[in-house]
Amino acid sequence: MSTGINPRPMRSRTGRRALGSVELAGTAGSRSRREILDAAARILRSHGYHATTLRDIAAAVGMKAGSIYYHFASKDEIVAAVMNDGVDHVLNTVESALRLLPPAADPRLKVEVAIRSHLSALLEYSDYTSAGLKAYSDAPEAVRQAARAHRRRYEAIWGRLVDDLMRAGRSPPGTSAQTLRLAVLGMMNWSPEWYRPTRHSIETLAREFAALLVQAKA
Amino acid sequence: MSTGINPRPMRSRTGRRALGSVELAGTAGSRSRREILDAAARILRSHGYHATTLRDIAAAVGMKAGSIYYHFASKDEIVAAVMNDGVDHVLNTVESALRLLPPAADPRLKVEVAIRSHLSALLEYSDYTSAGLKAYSDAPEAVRQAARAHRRRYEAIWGRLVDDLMRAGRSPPGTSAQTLRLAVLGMMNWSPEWYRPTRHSIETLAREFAALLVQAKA
DNA sequence: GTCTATATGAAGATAGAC
DNA sequence: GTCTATCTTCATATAGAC
Repeated sequence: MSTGINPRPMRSRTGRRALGSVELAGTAGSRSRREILDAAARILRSHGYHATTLRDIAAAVGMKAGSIYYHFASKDEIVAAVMNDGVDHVLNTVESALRLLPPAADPRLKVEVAIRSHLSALLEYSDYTSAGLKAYSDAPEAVRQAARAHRRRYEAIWGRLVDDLMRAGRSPPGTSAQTLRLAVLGMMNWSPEWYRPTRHSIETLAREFAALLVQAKA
Repeated sequence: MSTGINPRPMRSRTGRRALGSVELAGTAGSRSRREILDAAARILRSHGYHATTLRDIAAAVGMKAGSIYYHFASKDEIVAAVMNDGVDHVLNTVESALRLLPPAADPRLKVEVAIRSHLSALLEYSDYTSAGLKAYSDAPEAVRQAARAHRRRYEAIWGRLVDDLMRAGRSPPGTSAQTLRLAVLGMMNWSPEWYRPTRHSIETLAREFAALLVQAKA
């Protein structure tokens, strides 16, 4: 049985491949296709993998469930696209923000900027990113498999940030690079469980998280 | 429509109330009841709320799905019991470990011991604890509601640990008590996403996480 | 491109035999 | 206490009309 998430010819208007669409800005691709993904991301974010139904997604874009299959081959193809777009989006957000800093910027500032960008994508701007985080562990293995390359690419950014930190002698004493990376991803990725826009400030959270990870300049 | 998770008379052999059973050790309660909860915890931990079916749980204890209803009024009653037992278990684990320390123990040691106990319950010993974490956000509001009191009680432990830290002047500069608490719960509770017994040591992780949260003695 | 109608399966829950 | 049988609902997915 095919899971329908492997790239293969689709009868889509534009003929773009099903997986790996990267342009969240919508520079290409059919209107409906992006609208469906937007709705799916929104519902996946709040309801999770199993509680998100094609009927819900279809209703959110003013369609019936059957019509979805003109645009996507399966539910899992939609989920995979949302998940991968979500990771790619937070990757682009963080990388863009880091590129605006001078290469010689203080490592503490780099970490703080990266955290702020990550939290902002996760909590404010991208249903895709939070949907991906929430749905990942419930999705079928084929979907998770397709997501792994994207995730690894993103996690490498944090590997580099942490390495810079250690090379600059600014990591807290007694912590390995590996643990530092897992710790920062954990505090950030757990935040959807408690974050309330009215109670917390992303700006402040980023500053304080960075303070935990980076030693003050000697 | 009743969700079936509110305590009410059950036709159970022992007549114990449905929710809030605290004795994980099984000092009381019917054999089948605890066996069902054990199986439910194990399956919930790996499959999550929606993908855990009464048929699966029943099969795991050598029953048919219909028979479950002799012991529990609904799936959500089972889920709520697992979740609440899970929180109570990690609370007892952490509190017991802390009680073994002298009251005047170094705050760093207290934090490290608490982290080790939490990680140990979450990753090694209790299906209930990890099941509760994984199922919480997918469970119906009535189940989450029933869990809140338990969670709050547990989180208060970390509030106290962090307060001690700040009073002792050992918290990292520039971090609030609130953020410190959310950060440590985040790095710990995200760990089921990446932890592999063959690759990580709970002992080491606890030491390194504690190093992040507690300043070296001046 | 979207619809209606439907095939197919699986879920939670109940009734009543044993 | 557990079983079988069944009710009801709702999911993904397909076929074919428009």
